[in-house]
Amino acid sequence: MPDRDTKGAVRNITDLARLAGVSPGTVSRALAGKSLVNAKTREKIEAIAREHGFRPNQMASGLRRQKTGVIGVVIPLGHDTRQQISDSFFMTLLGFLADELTREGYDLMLRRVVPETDPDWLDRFIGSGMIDGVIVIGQSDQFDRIEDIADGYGPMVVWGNHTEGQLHCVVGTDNRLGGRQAAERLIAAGAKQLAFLGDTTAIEFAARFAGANDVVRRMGLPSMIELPTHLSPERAGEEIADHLVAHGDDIDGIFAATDTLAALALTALRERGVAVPGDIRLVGFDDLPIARQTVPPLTTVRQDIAAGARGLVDLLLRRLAGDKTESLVLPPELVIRETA
Amino acid sequence: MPDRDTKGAVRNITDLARLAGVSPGTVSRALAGKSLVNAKTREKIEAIAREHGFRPNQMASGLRRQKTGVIGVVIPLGHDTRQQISDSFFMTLLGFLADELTREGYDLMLRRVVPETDPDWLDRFIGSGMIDGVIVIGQSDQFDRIEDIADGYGPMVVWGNHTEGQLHCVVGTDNRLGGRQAAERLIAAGAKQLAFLGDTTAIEFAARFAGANDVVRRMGLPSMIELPTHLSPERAGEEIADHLVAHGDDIDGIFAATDTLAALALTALRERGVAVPGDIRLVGFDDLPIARQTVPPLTTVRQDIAAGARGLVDLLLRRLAGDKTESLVLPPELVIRETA
DNA sequence: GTGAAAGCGCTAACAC
DNA sequence: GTGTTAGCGCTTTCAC
Repeated sequence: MPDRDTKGAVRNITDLARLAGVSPGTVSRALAGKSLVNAKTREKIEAIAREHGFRPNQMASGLRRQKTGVIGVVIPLGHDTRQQISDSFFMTLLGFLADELTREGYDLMLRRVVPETDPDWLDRFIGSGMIDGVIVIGQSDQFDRIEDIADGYGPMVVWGNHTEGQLHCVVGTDNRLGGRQAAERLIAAGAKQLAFLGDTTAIEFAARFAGANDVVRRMGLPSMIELPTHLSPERAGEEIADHLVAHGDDIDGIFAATDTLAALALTALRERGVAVPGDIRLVGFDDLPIARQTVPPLTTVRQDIAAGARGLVDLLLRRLAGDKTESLVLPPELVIRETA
Repeated sequence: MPDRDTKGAVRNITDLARLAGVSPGTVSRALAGKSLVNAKTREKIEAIAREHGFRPNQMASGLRRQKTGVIGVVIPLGHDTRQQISDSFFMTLLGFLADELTREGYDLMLRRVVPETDPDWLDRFIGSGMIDGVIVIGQSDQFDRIEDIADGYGPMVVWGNHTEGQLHCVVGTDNRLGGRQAAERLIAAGAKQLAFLGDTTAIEFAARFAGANDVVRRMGLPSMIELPTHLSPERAGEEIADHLVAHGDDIDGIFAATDTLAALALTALRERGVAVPGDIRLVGFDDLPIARQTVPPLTTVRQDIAAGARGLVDLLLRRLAGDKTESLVLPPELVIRETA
């Protein structure tokens, strides 16, 4: 264990310089792995550093170099989405992001914000001086605010939905296409009256809904029934049950905005004795692990989360380097299991 | 939107001071909300700051005050646990931690580390100068290293298992007690030959196993069969199937180390045509959302994740304030549903 | 109540 | 190849 209490405790680069009999500048160069340092000197410095468990203070270094080596990751919690909800999808994405950023030598500073109570959430984060760039996970209902910022701040990439002509650089699945795939599958499986389960004020969900609608209209089927829900499992569970009471007999296909909602719907349908896919066909979105484990396993539209994380980090790094980058739209993939 | 391109762009406290016609010191005091600043002066300074969207640089402030306002959260990825696995439980805990820390005015710096490739993971983080304290999520197989650090570094709290006489401050569920509850339930439901599903080299899991064993021995039943698995769903799925081929007919009760494993086991059992709880009883651990959604819903041992997060933050803050704190052991709660 | 000045720990010219 | 020096942007004595 590092020698914390030798009388010559090493608190900074200057202490270390004294012990090594060189100047602070040399220590800085040696520890930063710069060229132009005598091999023996460097070795000696590294030895002393190791012996005392010394690491240069990143705050000081950051201040001086005007870069921190930290990327901010912020999750805006929308209107409904109080507290910890930020569902499994975002959490999984966060995990991948952590891995990618680590690989690139960056640290990750995480913030969850409630835009309603803190309209300044994005400026505040960016202006803190603590981060070199920012990744926003989910546009929530903050599209406009994000656009505002994008106008004057380069190193930002957002996970979310791509809209024609938008300013901010976004990475995300083609939600509209995914919606089409879902509706096509439901119809191919025999559904005639579709319903959309989820809150369409979220822009990603609205796009999924719109995609499904494209197909419904093209096929000349009756327009979809909207079944709005919150995202938190507790509330959504009840809401779904209510929806089924109201519309359960009118519909024969459900497109759920997420797998979580689909799983909940499956449970509610089973409780009502509705056969899936016999009476009602069901398609989810995301392809989270839970999709394989429902009974029957869920047909769903897959988002490639790992590719998304890689894209976010990749684009952000290029922006950090000064590039102007385009948005990245990933293709969704229909995964056919047994609910449709 | 903040006025980024006025000719008098405000990049630091000194610029702002010039505009306000005061000294940097006064601006600092005003923006930090210190007393002893004339109300009018303060107001003027705040107005200018707002107008220019200026925020003091936290790096500089941190450097000067020798505190950063950032808490490090580190997830050591164990031997088997490559990549993003760190299961839903940790991710959920992380979400609650983010909320708690935010409430207390701290930012959260997240790191996932692979101790095998980076034995110095904890020193490195602490020594970086970027964080005021650290929360370690999960001891993985790093108990000894954590003990080493705890010896010389105060502001650290760890989520994990409590062991008699340990140095580091830990918050966690009483795993051994949870294990007892699980075994008691399995036996009450008619099981005679229990199996433990999961990797007992993880210390938390070992404690759960030990607890179950306590009961098995006390009741004079044959000792438990160990069914080791990895944590990632893909690998665990196959491993479980294999285990069932080897031992499926010998056992009538399974205690799974986590709900995720339990859900996987349920699927595997269904595929083999084994009735649950008719032929084999099953109990999980954690009470994640998935536990309500399996078919049939899972009997499990609940960990109070929110309370855990609150405890971690609470203890850390007290340690930051210089207190010596005891560990916090939370009671598990058996939740009886339909698998046992 | 405010200004002046020193310095947190580090890096990057610029000398030599 | 190494030392010297001048800050990065902020806070905080200490004067007044």
